[in-house]
Amino acid sequence: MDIQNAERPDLAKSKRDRILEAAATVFCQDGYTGASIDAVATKAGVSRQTIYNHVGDKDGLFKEVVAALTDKSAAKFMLLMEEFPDKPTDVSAELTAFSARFLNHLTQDKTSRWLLRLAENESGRYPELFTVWREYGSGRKRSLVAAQLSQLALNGFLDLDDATLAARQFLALLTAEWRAEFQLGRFPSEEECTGMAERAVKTFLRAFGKR
Amino acid sequence: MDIQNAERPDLAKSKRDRILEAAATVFCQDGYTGASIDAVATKAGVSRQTIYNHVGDKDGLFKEVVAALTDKSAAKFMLLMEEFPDKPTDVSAELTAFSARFLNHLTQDKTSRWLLRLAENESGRYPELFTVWREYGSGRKRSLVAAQLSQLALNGFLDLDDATLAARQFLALLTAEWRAEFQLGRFPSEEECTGMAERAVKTFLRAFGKR
DNA sequence: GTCCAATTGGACATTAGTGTCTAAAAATAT
DNA sequence: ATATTTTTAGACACTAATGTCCAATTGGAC
Repeated sequence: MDIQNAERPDLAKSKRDRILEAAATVFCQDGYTGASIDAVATKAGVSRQTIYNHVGDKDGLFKEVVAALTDKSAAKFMLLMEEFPDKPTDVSAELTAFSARFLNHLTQDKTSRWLLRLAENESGRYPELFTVWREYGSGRKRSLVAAQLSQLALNGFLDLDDATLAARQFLALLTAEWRAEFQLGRFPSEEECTGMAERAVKTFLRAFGKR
Repeated sequence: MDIQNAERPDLAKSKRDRILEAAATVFCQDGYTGASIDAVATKAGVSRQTIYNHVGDKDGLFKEVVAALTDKSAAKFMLLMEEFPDKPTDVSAELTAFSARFLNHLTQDKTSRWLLRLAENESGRYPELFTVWREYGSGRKRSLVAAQLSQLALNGFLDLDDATLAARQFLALLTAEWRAEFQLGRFPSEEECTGMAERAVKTFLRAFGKR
């Protein structure tokens, strides 16, 4: 199959991608059991048999979807993390701005939301899959944030004793309101993200800011 | 049906309860679509027909389960909230002790965990059901915590400007580690709960404690 | 003991989904 | 143009689930 993709990248990849994309939406909407191959096929505009040709069976389809989403999501977050303020002139303002972008991305990005949902729902069925996701997805996010916070501490902007814990708490504060209010369907607007980021950063800095 | 329950409370209630109990575990394990009436029937030690006699159909069963769980969970939390420290001699220690108990209950209690799972998974299917749950379950929890925090502030132990926000952030800090590490299957021990509570309260008091 | 409601087990029709197979059609390469 | 590979549509067998109907049975109430 790799050979085929290498030789006919455009069309083969396009069809495969359409399948994976459709499968992602269906899996995340209906869960593993509720999702039907037929639904994926029609949504992808592809015959059912083609899906079986590509991924074998439902299990295979599911695993490929999760792998693809994980990669996609991780890549975007890597990029986003580069905007984390290194040597801010105004810690509060710059951290807030970054947090707002971070939160906005987390809540708007379909891939991220889908993965989170899948991870929460299907972890019982595929524990090994989501162990990987956790270490590679949310775990990686946390450790990147931890590294950045350490640097801020080193540069004298924060007062930390455990950067990993601080990162976890930072992320918890940042996503607290979203988890409580928005998770069911609605999306926060950019303004709402900014508001949530402001309140989270304010508390975070009350706890860990240099006084 | 109410008449029946009133006339023969023991047996009718016992059978009904066995059904609801079994249904709760099956729904939470397999989700709405994955759960089968037969599985519920066998787990409850009851004929399938009896279930249909009691609750009509799968939808009815699901709604009754959620209603029952919501009530049960709410009652327990009401009780637990009475242990919140009013006029502590040592804020940090007493708040930590309460938080540890709270977290222990939240993570160990099957009802709570099931409801949380159901809320996260099935909110798309039954939005109205979980709007109620949110206001009556997690929302009520938060507002109770907010009230207690306000009192602590009034008594000069905390420095707050928004008690509701503080309550949300408090709960987010408290559950942060559990959400990240334990959600998939494993349970935190009492010692682990104490540890998580200590770290959460420490940060919370760094942010909001009177200095 | 007799009556009555609840319960049971099993047969049943219906629906929906998975995965396989095949022959025809479409797209692609040579 | 022709050969090869991919894709398609549809038929198919198989499984599992929902919800209904009913006759037989249980178990408590009077």
